[in-house]
Amino acid sequence: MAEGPTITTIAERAGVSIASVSRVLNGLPTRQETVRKVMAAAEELGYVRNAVARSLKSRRTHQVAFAMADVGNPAYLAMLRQIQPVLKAAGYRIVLHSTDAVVADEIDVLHSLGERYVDGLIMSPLRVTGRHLQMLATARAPVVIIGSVPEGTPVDNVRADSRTGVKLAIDHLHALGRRRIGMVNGPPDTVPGAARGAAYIEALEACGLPYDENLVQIGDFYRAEGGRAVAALLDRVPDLDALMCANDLIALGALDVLRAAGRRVPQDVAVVGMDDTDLAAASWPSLTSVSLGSAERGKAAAELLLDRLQHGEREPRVVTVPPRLVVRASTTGEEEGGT
Amino acid sequence: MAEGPTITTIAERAGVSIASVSRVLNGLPTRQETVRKVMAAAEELGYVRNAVARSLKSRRTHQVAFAMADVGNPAYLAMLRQIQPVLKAAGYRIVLHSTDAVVADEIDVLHSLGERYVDGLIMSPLRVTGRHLQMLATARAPVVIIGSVPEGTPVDNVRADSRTGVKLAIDHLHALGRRRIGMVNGPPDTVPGAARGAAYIEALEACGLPYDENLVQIGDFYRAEGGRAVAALLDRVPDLDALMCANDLIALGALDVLRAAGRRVPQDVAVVGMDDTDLAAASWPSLTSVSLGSAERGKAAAELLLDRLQHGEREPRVVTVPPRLVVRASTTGEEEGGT
DNA sequence: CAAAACACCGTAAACGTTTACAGAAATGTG
DNA sequence: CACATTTCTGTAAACGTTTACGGTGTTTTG
Repeated sequence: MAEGPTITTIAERAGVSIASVSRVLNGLPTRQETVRKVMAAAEELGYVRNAVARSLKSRRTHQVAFAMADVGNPAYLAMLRQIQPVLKAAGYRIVLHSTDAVVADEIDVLHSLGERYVDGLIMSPLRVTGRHLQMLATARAPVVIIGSVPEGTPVDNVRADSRTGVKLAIDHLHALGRRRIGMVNGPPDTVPGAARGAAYIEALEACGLPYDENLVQIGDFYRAEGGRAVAALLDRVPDLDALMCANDLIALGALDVLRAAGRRVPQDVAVVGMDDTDLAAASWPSLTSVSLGSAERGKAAAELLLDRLQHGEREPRVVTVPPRLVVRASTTGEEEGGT
Repeated sequence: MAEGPTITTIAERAGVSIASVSRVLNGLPTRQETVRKVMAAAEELGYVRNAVARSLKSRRTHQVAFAMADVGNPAYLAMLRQIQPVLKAAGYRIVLHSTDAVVADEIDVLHSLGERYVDGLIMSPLRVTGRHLQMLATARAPVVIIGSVPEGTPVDNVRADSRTGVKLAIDHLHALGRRRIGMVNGPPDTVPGAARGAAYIEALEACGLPYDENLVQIGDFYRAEGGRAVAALLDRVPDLDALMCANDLIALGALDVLRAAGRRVPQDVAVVGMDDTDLAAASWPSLTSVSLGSAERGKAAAELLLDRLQHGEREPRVVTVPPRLVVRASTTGEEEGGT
């Protein structure tokens, strides 16, 4: 923790100017003799370049921020897992923010871009409000949003297609002969909540199934509340034979409650989750889940950001990642499904 | 992305010197009139303090690095989840590193402390080598290690007590009447692998059970390989009646394989995991698991680091977090344990 | 051998802050 | 009103780099 060596220390020891030291360290053309002296001095002193000073001068921090709604949510984790190596390979460090989906915190993060401690930001907000859009329009560094943002917002955007995702799931359930398909959703004022709710209605109708608002129950996006929502739904609709859950955590809550109620999964009630997190494979019965490509979205977001950092201004781009239905035992596991 | 306003821009507009601007912005005593002018100018220009310049001058970055072995591992995630709010509340940002447990990467992270882009580091290495110790001794910023480090290493240290943890589990299994208790462990050259392996032998003997090396199978710390290890173990020891797994992922692999082999959990084989991750509660049967207090360790590490950052030099401290056995269905779930 | 060309190097300015110091303005005191 | 205090402000230096520019010293050229 002693005062570290600087370029000046090296210059003195090597008997050259700081400019020469800098040149040697950056590989600019220099006399062999000087290179040798500088390298030797740097080596002996254990010199390491000061990133802060370098950033100040170069106006590049080689840091990128990732603002996730919730450190605990496996979907964001899956994104992070892909973002990390892409950015690392390009020489960027990741600064992590957890906003707990609080709008004020997200605005703070956008505002803090003005501090210029990062070169760019990847953000995945749960809600997109007017203030978000306003901040995005004046952001002081490039931003990539994972999630949907209105046309014309000047940021790169990576979208999931939850509409198609829900349709895949409903079609699957319909094909299995299910006709009373309930939905447990998160708050409708969130982007995913709104999209998934609308998609559910649309998909039902595409199958020729009537939409019955009794079939829909709203909670939050977590396991405990998801379970409570399912309990309420079961009470109201005893002949329920399938459940579309707005994410995997809700689906786990559903499994808990169904098991407690003595309903067999999938024989009595088939369950589909969403996000295809690690939990889906870990649960038992394992969970059929709609993968919205969290991993792919993370990767795409990192690549978009890098591209923008390297090539500067250009049209905002939108990448849509197609969903995929991962079928597991909670819909088709007759042989091994059980109480 | 236009050139942002600086202290100089404000000074010009307000008709004062940059020193006055800085004073106002930092709340140092200033004439009311000046405060007003500066605030107004700052407001109009949308000024935000440049964190890089400030860091350079103050020699404080208000950033802390967290180096986790693997972004995908839920145990590290649990730590992160606790570290995050503690540091955030104290005004620190988190820079995330994923070292994939590669020693060279960990050394790199330690080395990069010399760049002074962070004020401190929390690191959780899987192995601690001589090079680690050497780098730790000369680290250019305070470091807190989560995991065990030899006496005398000049860093704060937060330890789990896996020895007691394993003992809790083995005692539990023994009390349930199990006598052929196998162990599936990770590599013995990792710190956790070594500790857990030794603790297993010790705990068996404390119960008066003979140690049989056939009962131990080594793999890695992941699900697939864990499953393979269990399969091998079952082949070799058909009368196995309990399994101590070195972490939850291995235990999930065990559940997969036991189910496929038609062994009932827990009736035929009881299974205990370790780390008590979210997966343990999600699996079915839910997994009895030894909590090594990942969350508590994360919190303790963050607090140690903050304390050190605020109060400077002092004796290195060691905090040990006691383990806790979380009993679930995989050892005692007769009523609902399944095929 | 003088002049031109070149290779290398050092000085100094800049990045955007904070802060020690001294000078100016305002206030208090006799 | 002269002076001593106090309060406020501006100048300049510093943090550790990068880099434009001009000056040496060496080599090439006619």
